[in-house]
Amino acid sequence: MPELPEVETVCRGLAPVMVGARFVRVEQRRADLRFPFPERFVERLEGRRLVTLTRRAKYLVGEVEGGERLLMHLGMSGRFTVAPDVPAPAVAAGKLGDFHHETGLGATHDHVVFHMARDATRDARGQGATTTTITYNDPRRFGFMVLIAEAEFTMHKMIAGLGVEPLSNAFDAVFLAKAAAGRTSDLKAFLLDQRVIAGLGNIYVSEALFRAGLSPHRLSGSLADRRGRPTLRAERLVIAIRDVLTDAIAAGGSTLRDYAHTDGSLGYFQHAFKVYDREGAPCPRTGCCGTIRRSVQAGRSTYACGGCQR
DNA sequence: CGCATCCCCTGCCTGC
DNA sequence: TGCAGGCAGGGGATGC
Repeated sequence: MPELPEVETVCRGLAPVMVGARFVRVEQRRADLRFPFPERFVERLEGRRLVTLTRRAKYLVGEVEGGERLLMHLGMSGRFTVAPDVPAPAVAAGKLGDFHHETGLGATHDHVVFHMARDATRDARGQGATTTTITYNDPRRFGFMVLIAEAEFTMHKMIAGLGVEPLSNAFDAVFLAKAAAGRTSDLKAFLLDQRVIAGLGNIYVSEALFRAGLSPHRLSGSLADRRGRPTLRAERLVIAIRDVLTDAIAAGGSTLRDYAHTDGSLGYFQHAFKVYDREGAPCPRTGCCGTIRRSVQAGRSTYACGGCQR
């Protein structure tokens, strides 16, 4: 699934077509994804304008006119696709069938469709507003959409416990050391904990640890000295996390299986992976003769070089 | 509190 | 060729 860079890329793809536009029609094609949809989900969106769309951790957060926030998560396989509305005659003529020409995906797992329109937009002949179709496709259905009242948003259980944004100024070595001090968990589990750093996932944790030259199996408490001050490792790790996320966003994220941009194009940061999914490959670090090894931590694959990651 | 384990679900790849 | 098993970017619930 999308980690922070992928969700950020999706957010940047959706914002231009969704922000300021109105939900003209919403299709909710099943009762639940990971969780049941909110009560009257469709009715609470239709007719309302989307005021803002931002990312928090791996969530998309939309501010809906009328005092509610639309919280969306892509799970492992969620994908948004933006396309101009298909003219009714083409559908009626059966020219499209169960297939998206933009993405090559079957429509079987299209669970939600937003039809958006801008009030002031008219086509060349002035015949009504131009609408855009935004389709949410999610084969595994680990994603979800929730509507939360504005006043309750920051206290909501999915938001309240989230840690620091790793690309914000609040994320630095002092913060990291304080959070890690005394912890006995291993470094990988620590970095995956969304209550500490919000947005890292399995790929970018492995990649950041490689860049920092740190073993994923190292004690997370070793990011702090006895007084809770940051060690040099913490300094290196902060830089590595920032850099890998920044590079990945610049590359439009990583495409492994399901992920794509909202226009159907693909991210290409997967070509820049140094360790992730590279078991058995020689370590790419200059001067290191090690080999990339796969291990399992908390039931999930970890990739690291045993030679230069200590 | 922290931590491991299992679960949710579908699709794809591997090996027999 | 078919089929079983393992694995996949997520997080939540549970039990210790």
